[in-house]
Amino acid sequence: MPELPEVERGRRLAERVAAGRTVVAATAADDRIVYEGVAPRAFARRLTGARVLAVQRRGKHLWFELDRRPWPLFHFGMTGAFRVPDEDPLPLASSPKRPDRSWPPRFAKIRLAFDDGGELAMTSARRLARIRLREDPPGEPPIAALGFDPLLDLPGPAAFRAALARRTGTLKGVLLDQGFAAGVGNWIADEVLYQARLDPRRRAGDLAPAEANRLRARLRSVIERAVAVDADKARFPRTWLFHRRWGKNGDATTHRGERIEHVTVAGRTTAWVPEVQR
DNA sequence: CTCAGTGTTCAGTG
DNA sequence: TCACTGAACACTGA
Repeated sequence: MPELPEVERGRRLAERVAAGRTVVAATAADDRIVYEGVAPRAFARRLTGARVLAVQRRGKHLWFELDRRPWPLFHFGMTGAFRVPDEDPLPLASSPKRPDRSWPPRFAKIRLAFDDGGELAMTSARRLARIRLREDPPGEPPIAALGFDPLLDLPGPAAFRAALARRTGTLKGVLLDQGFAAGVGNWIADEVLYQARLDPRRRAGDLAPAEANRLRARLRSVIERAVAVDADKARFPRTWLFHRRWGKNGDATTHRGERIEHVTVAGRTTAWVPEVQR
């Protein structure tokens, strides 16, 4: 479930069940891929007995502030999520199957039990998620290498235009670069470019000031709206490209009937509407 | 059976 | 050195 709004949803969920509580038990799956730079058992030992002060997010990264260091750092990868008992997981793109409420959830990589009886798990079906430890998460890689977070510190129009002007790659590629805008992923990039009426293959440095301003405004509004509805796809506005981008074999259209095309830009499948994006 | 995928990283290239 | 591109990673579900 992993672009900025989905990760922010995870942050809020984790804060709800973990903040102010003490970890009384940690169960780590024996997975040498998801755990990076720390053995699963060592990770579990570091958390056990620690009190969670807050849960923070930057871009697609989440971390816990504990009453002792190091702190745990989480990245959901393509399919990771935080889960709590008796609550449905956020469905992926357009998943027709019923939600899985089993506990512990399938593909759980860490399970935490708290002193008030609450529980939190992190899942990763495809093992592209990462769990790490850092002394000072915001001050070290990978978080220190991130660009601005559109929700936390979006630059003003002038600074945004200047940052764009320095880039030579395609708009799609620049938006996906976490060193430019942290938290933007494939669907957000496509949605923002569609609403800003910009061709994803355009060179970032070539935009006119008014075009760059449109890009910035939509970057903010799309993310703010998605976060406001807690990343619940069913509550995204009907006019969004999001709902229609996966239409079958080339017959997909926008809510206004314009044809949606798919091309590969910056190595990613890109849905766009040639009729409105220039 | 094949293949795409809401992501990141790294090797190769210009 | 910077910056971009494409392949690799690992595995599920369509």
